[in-house]
Amino acid sequence: MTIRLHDTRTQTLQDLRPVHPGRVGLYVCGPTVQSAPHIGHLRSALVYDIMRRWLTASGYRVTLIRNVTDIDDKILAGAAGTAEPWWALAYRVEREFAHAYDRLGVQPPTYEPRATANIQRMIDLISRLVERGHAYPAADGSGDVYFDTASWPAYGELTHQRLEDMADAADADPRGKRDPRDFALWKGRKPDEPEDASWTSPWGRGRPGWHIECSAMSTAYLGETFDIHGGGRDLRFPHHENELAQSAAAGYGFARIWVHNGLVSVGDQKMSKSFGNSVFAADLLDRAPAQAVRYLLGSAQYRSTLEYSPAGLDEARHTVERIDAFLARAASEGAVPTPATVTRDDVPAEFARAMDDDLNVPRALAVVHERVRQGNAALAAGDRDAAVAAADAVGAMLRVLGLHPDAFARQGRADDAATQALDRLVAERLDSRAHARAARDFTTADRIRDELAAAGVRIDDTPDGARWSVDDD
RNA sequence: GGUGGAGUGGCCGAGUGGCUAGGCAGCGGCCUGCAAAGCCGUAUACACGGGUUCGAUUCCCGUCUCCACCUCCA
Repeated sequence: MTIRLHDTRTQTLQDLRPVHPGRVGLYVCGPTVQSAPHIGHLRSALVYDIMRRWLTASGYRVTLIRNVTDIDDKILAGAAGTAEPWWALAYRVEREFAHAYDRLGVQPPTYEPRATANIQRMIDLISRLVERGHAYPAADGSGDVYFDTASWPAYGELTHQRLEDMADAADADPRGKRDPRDFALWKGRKPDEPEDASWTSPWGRGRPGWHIECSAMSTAYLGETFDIHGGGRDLRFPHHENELAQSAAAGYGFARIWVHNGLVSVGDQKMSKSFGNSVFAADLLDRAPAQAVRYLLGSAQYRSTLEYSPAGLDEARHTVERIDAFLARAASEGAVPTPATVTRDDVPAEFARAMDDDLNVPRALAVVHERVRQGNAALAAGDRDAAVAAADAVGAMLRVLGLHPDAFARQGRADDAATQALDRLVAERLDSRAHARAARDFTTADRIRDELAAAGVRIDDTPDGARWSVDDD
């Protein structure tokens, strides 16, 4: 068993060979909590959730660190001029993210460090870079500290760019920079910024630059050399390039494999605030069951751009219903519930091969569909053993993908007493309908079905009699 | 201008030098009083032009188009 992942730096598939055998350290760039989570944030979180699940199922002890950037220009700007302090804004949005992740079934990371709780680690790292001659305080007395890109010949190695070809960095006022491409490690406090948005440092009061936090936190929790660093494709430059440069310049081995997930597009265009085409997580999750959203976001390989459309969401819902319906039928034929924890030994070899191959979830889903079809055929043929075997495999695969229906308990609907009451009422109607049908009075039978349908109760006739369910929409 | 990536049947989306994933939608059939579900079968592809090859959607060259990053961004 060898799990392979695509590494941005070498532009090749790399075998995963953990620094510490049997353990995997995975760092993921989490969100800047400045505004509501959208579908792109969900996809990113989901990619690493599935990666983590597969690594875990494969026997690794995974430490997943996903940071929260809770101090940043945008957060300060968002709170400026409002009654809400910047830290309240950040925390409010952070909770929105947590809620969206939770609804989607994204497991919490092993730890979720906040930037504001790791300021000293960043100061230590910056000091180390200054000592080593790779960073310098601005000469203009601003209190800024910059990374000296000219001092680091490897700069650009992650994204294969040469310093000369790059446009100038613009993440800070260039006055105090030796070179326009140098980037801020520390930002001196400006007079119009809140006093509580700054910390004391050897360079005066200020706050950390964006890139330094990930270097400080990843190495703090995973060690100076760790296995996998993940994030969205749009973070490759400058964020990850700078992260790599400053970490390597500090003497760290840092991440061995850099993975980047593709973005979500709407109408062939990147979704972004400025285009006004954002699909927010809360809206999405209100529009369709979380399980369907999860399926949709997993239906493209993680490095591919994923095209979002409302029609695609409906499609995902139907697809998921088909899978769930099979499991439900199999259960009534004696299939036992899927254990909450499964391993790679519980899934078909072809599924495992697809997952090992740079997490090819679409190919893995094809195996799921194949087994569902086989299972349905077995049910139709009365082959219980084959049906149960298929259900076991399907259940295990869904667990790995975080798509198992058991993990998505119906919220606010599955009240037992209410269900029983409804069942009694519906059963009475179905009894009348059965009599009508027996008497070949199909007008009456269809009227009853229509009445129930109008109330949101769907009727399906089976060889064993009619079954009812509550329509989702 | 630099860097990375993409153009696959109605839509989404894998993949491969010949045996052409999967889903949804469509069509035909089975089942059903009808429907739904399910099963079986089935049409529609690989941006364009060359080249290599017995054979290319898959390799090579060229062309076109599109996307992302180089500014905050999952």
